[in-house]
Amino acid sequence: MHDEPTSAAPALAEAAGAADGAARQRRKEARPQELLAAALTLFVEKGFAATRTEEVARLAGVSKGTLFLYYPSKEELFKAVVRHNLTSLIAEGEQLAASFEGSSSELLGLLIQTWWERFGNTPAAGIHKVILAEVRNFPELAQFYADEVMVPAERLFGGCVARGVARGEFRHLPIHEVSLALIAPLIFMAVHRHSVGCCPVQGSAGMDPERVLRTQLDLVLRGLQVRPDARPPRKASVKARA
Amino acid sequence: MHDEPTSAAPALAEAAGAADGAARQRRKEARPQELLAAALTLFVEKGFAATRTEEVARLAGVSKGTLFLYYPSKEELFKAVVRHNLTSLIAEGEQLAASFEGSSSELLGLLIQTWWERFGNTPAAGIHKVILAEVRNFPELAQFYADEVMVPAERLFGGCVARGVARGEFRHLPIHEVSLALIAPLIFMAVHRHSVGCCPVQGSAGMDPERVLRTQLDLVLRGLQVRPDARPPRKASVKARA
DNA sequence: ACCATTACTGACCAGTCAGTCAGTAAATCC
DNA sequence: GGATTTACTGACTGACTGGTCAGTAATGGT
Repeated sequence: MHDEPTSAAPALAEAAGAADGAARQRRKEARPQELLAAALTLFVEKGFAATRTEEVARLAGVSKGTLFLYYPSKEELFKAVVRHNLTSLIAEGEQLAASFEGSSSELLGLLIQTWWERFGNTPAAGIHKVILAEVRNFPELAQFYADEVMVPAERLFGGCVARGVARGEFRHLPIHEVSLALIAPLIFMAVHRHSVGCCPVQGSAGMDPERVLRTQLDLVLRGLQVRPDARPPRKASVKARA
Repeated sequence: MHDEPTSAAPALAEAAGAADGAARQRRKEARPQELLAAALTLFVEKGFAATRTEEVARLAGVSKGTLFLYYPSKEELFKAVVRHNLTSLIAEGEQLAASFEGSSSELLGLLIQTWWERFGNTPAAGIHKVILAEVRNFPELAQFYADEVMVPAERLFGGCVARGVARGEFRHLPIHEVSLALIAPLIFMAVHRHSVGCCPVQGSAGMDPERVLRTQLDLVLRGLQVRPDARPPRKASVKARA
């Protein structure tokens, strides 16, 4: 509650073609996307309650009135942001898993790598932070989050683990719990990246998510495998994007 | 933003001796604690920004004015809650680790179990949620959180891992990353418990933190150990409290 | 019984913010 | 170029809230 938003450059919308502060424009098609982008940025940075609608509008290059023209309330705007960024996130992974041929260890590594590259390392990952923090103020959102994120994610990873067990690669362990043990660090890293990770603190050797995830993958795979000594599972390198 | 606080029974302070709604009372000694307890409850439930000072006061059985008599601002109240609940949390663990004699696997299991019983499974764990969500609005808090929680926790777990490596129990792996891989699920579970975990959603087979942590411990220990096949490390049972 | 002290109260204030709407001007049509 | 439509604006409002302070009453002393 002290400083100005660090990110808020003149306007996100500028890049999308809005002329600099000059004349008023009519761009019915582009507004919703731009408003969602601005809202995402600010909600992730400040949280739902602390974000001012007028600031969202300004960042999107429109007036406050316009915001309420496209979204009937701040709450609906928030839900739209969540929907837009999270829905149909998992489908991709499902597809990846369904068509994969190699070992289940490699598949798990690939899933984690892909998840991180395509989502964890993306601004949208900050939504997890906001949802975790404010879901109790939006009970409806809880169901949405469960349906669209947790359950599919668990099915995805769970299916992968089950595949490994069926193929004799992995030990028999409770699928549900293994899935969560796999997912937890992913989400933690994503959330951390948008909270403490943003505040430069001294004395703490900041964390490198990719390295942590790689280590975690190494550990867990070795823990899962029936014959862990066979060959330390190929360390799929988790690369940063830009 | 829809429903009344679910927890708010008449007043937390009642249990501490305040007579029911009746006459005004003078209890200078007890107020700060009661206010902190009320604030913890509401901050964890609603987040910092969405919690109303008057509600905190009411839950503590005093008027709004009294709150500001003991804490100069909402922000200071929040910091007091954090300090009161997190400071000197780690010391205990350090002590436990220092005096432990058994194998490092057992030590890690014991640490995780203790952490969960004494903190993760406690209302205070909800503070993590609030800090993660609002640290960017309180830069000072980031330093505090790093100093008091992350760094010591990492030193604690890191030391434990290093001990295992030194004794030849564990493989050589980057200590820092292993520590984080150990800590991440703990924090995730604690946070989840106070957000999505509170909202009864259907279709999702809610998670049992103790079982997840046990599974995670099993996996990671096996992944850490030099000779994992020797004997699946004794599954220290993580018990629920009350 | 009276006073002095002070923990406590709650009406109040100044500031803030989600949401509104009468009006403006950009596009489109003729 | 004038008329019509409508995307857009921003001053405004009503509700709310962090924080204050003059006043009240519980307590302890004499």
